[in-house]
Amino acid sequence: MDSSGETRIQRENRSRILSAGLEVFSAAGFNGATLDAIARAAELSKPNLLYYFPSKKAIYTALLDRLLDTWLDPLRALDPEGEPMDEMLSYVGRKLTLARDYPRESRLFAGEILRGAPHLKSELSGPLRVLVLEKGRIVRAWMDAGHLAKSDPRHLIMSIWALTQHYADFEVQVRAVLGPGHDPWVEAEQEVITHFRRVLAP
Amino acid sequence: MDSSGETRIQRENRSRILSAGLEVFSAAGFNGATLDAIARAAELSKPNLLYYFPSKKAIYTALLDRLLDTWLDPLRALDPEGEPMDEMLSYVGRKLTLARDYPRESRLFAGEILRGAPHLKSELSGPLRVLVLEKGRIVRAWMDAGHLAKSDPRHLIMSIWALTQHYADFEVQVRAVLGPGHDPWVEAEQEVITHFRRVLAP
DNA sequence: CGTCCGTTTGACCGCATGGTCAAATGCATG
DNA sequence: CATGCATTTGACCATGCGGTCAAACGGACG
Repeated sequence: MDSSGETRIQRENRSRILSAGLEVFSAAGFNGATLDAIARAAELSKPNLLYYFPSKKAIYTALLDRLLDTWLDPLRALDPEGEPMDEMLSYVGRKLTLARDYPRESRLFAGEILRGAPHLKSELSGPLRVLVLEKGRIVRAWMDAGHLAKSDPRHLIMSIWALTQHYADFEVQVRAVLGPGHDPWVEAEQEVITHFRRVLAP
Repeated sequence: MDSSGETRIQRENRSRILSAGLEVFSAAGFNGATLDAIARAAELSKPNLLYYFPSKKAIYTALLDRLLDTWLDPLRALDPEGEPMDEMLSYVGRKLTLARDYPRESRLFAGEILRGAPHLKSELSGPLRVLVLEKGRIVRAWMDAGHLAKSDPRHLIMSIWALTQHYADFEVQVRAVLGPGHDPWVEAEQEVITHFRRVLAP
């Protein structure tokens, strides 16, 4: 018995399943993913999966729920006390690093949004919207004070998402265009930072 | 009989099927789409679909094949004889208009790339890559001549794709962030053009 | 009117897949 | 060791879906 209400084996198996689910869902999408494929990736039998999660959808939503929070962390870290241009470019850098290190999470998220966000629409118009508005006010203040070029902060933030996640979500296309012998992520770091430095320069 | 080898009814039904397929595939993805749903949307019986197309995959690939060409038209129209900044911003505008007027095509494409482009990988590293390289040389010449700020033209072109298509592919997220009372496309026009004017200004 | 051929359809098939269940297998504790 | 609960699994079920087929329908032409 265990005071947390969850044994070590439960914690471990749940974690294996979520990890396997991320792998399969991000590569094949919700409809393309099968319980057998997830079970195989988790090295568990199919009925055993369903001992820990009641359904395929439950695995999927468990992943999505965990995801949004970490996904927004870089934006949360935007510091109103910092130097404006540094803060913005650091944010761009953090977001790009996140996309590079967690492309499966990025693609899982992209797939969900692309299909109309059936499982987290409320999260989008709730916490997400609130955070963007809140951080948007900080950015606007920086713009008004002449530290950054003026634009709609919400569209600016979305443009940062679009550019950074593009390298993860459309990776095959990026690799195809650049051709072999190029490391997209190395070049992206340089290009994206320069890109936003120009956009933001007052 | 008909000298073109295709009767009016064939042309019309094939067109209905492709239109229905676009609707269903773009909303649900390849795996989420069903022949019954496509048949319903096309107002035809399921076996009748398969009289015109041999399989579900055939409808999907027929759509994709038609798509890439029109999708690249705005880039093809980039005129080496034009005024550099005007040419680039016109390209951005055309791409944004395309995304606004054909969001289903954009999402169909996005879904395909997101899943690793199994059905048009060769198109990406072939015609797409060639076109980007070719137009990239034009852009580079403009940069070298001091008409545009210097950057890697291929990444620049991809950033234009990322930003414009973002408004179509992630439309639910954009709407959620902006909230009601905002027309994303109206604001996008203004913001995206300004965005790239700054990026491109020498 | 009858024939022929393009078109349409209801009925059906096989298979993959999400999910169930009862029985078996650990495994910790008294 | 014995008991009881957590865990695991093989076998199975129901359903949805891609695809087939033989038969029916329809219209152009002799």
